[in-house]
Amino acid sequence: MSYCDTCVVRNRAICAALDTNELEALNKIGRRRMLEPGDSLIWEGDDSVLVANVIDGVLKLSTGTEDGREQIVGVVYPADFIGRPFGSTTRHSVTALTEATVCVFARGDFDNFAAEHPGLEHKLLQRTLAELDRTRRWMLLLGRKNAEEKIATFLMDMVERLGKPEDGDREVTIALPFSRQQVADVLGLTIETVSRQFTKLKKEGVIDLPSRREVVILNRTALEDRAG
Amino acid sequence: MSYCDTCVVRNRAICAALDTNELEALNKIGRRRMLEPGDSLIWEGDDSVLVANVIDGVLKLSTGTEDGREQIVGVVYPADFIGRPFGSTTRHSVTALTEATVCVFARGDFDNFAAEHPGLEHKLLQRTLAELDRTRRWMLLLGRKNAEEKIATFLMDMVERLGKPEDGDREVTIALPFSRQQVADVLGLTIETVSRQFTKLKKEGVIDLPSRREVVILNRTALEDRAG
DNA sequence: CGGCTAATTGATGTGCGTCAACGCTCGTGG
DNA sequence: CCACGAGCGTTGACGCACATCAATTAGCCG
Repeated sequence: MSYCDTCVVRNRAICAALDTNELEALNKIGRRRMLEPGDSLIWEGDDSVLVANVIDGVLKLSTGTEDGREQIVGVVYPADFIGRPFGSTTRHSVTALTEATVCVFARGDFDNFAAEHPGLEHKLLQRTLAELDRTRRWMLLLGRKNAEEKIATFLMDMVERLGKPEDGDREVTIALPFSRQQVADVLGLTIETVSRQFTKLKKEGVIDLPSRREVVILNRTALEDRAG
Repeated sequence: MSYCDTCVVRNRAICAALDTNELEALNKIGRRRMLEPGDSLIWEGDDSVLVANVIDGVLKLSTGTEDGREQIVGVVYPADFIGRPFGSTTRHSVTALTEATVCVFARGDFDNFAAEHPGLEHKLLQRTLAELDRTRRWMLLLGRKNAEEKIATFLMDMVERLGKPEDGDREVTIALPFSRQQVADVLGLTIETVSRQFTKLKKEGVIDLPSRREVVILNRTALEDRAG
């Protein structure tokens, strides 16, 4: 009996490429780990010793300059893959934003396992290609969009990732996994600018802000218009 | 006798994973194509019908907003891979910056071939992971660095990619494959700001600008200091 | 030499950062 | 149960880095 049998991301994570026997073998080299918000799994510049699948929760990938400026370079959700296989060092930290559960592997073990299971590598390749596409589209936001467009695009992205499919075009409430500072670090802005843009959208009736961590999207079309 | 036998990137591109027979088969489904500066191989939003290896030259990957702002999201060099396998649409244009030669494949053909050659997929995975790392580091530049730091980082990157290894720490001349506008599109700046930063570095004796497309790095340490 | 485009340089404007004060929320302990 | 404090978020006043607009110059090809 393995953890994998009851894993909620069994069919969505890269593990979906494996049959029962292979999964048994993978299970032997992995272990579960719980993280509290703020806990880091990997530090920037570390030797790449761990890789993992996200089972539950949201985590950020981030880098910074020596003088303390930070940029969040990726956000991972359940079924996403974390870490740098086939490489010596990790170029960004991985930190939990919410309570999270991950399925970790020693990188060496995982590399060896992957080398013998092309199906797994194929899934990982697909995931990596999709992530690269997503990351590149975010570059357009960072390089060329103004604060209003950044916030609007960010909120649209949140709806896409956290909204339920049945929501259709109705109003949606999002539970943000980010503090204001973290939103700023995703968008390349300051906390004050983020705050001002939020209240501006609220005054214009596009969103509502019932609490610090909640955003209600009242008018999705208006948001799209502002996303640039 | 196949093209591949004389291919200058034979041992550096993902094809390095293949033996002679396999290469023969790959050669059958690919063909060479020459591009002039400005020629596009793939357009943003197109169905993903082509993938390719770069044999010679430099190409840009770019996206833009509806109102014409552009962001260069990647630059590819000889031996790099272009295009989106295993996916339906392409999210960015691919355009030659210099004269270029590429080895193109119909995406469907390539997908099928790759599925039967795990070694090839492994190379592609490694390349994609490295590119994702590189892209994410560029996000720090776009989101958090000021104009001076952006230009310095850009020039350091150019030295790394275009400089010869034997240069050591001596002064290096770089033949930029970019116009000023394209430099601006890489860095998320305007052409005027790029120009002013270049002349500022020149006045300070860090670089020299013998012609429009050439930059001489006179003081690499000073450049590093400015890269943030 | 003339004409065309790219690049530079200058003058002015503004969006967002910076600095500072204030307010809200929630947890803790008297 | 309320007082208090600590942290996060909001709001305001101000300044600056970079964008914008405009004019000039440099490089390049006939």
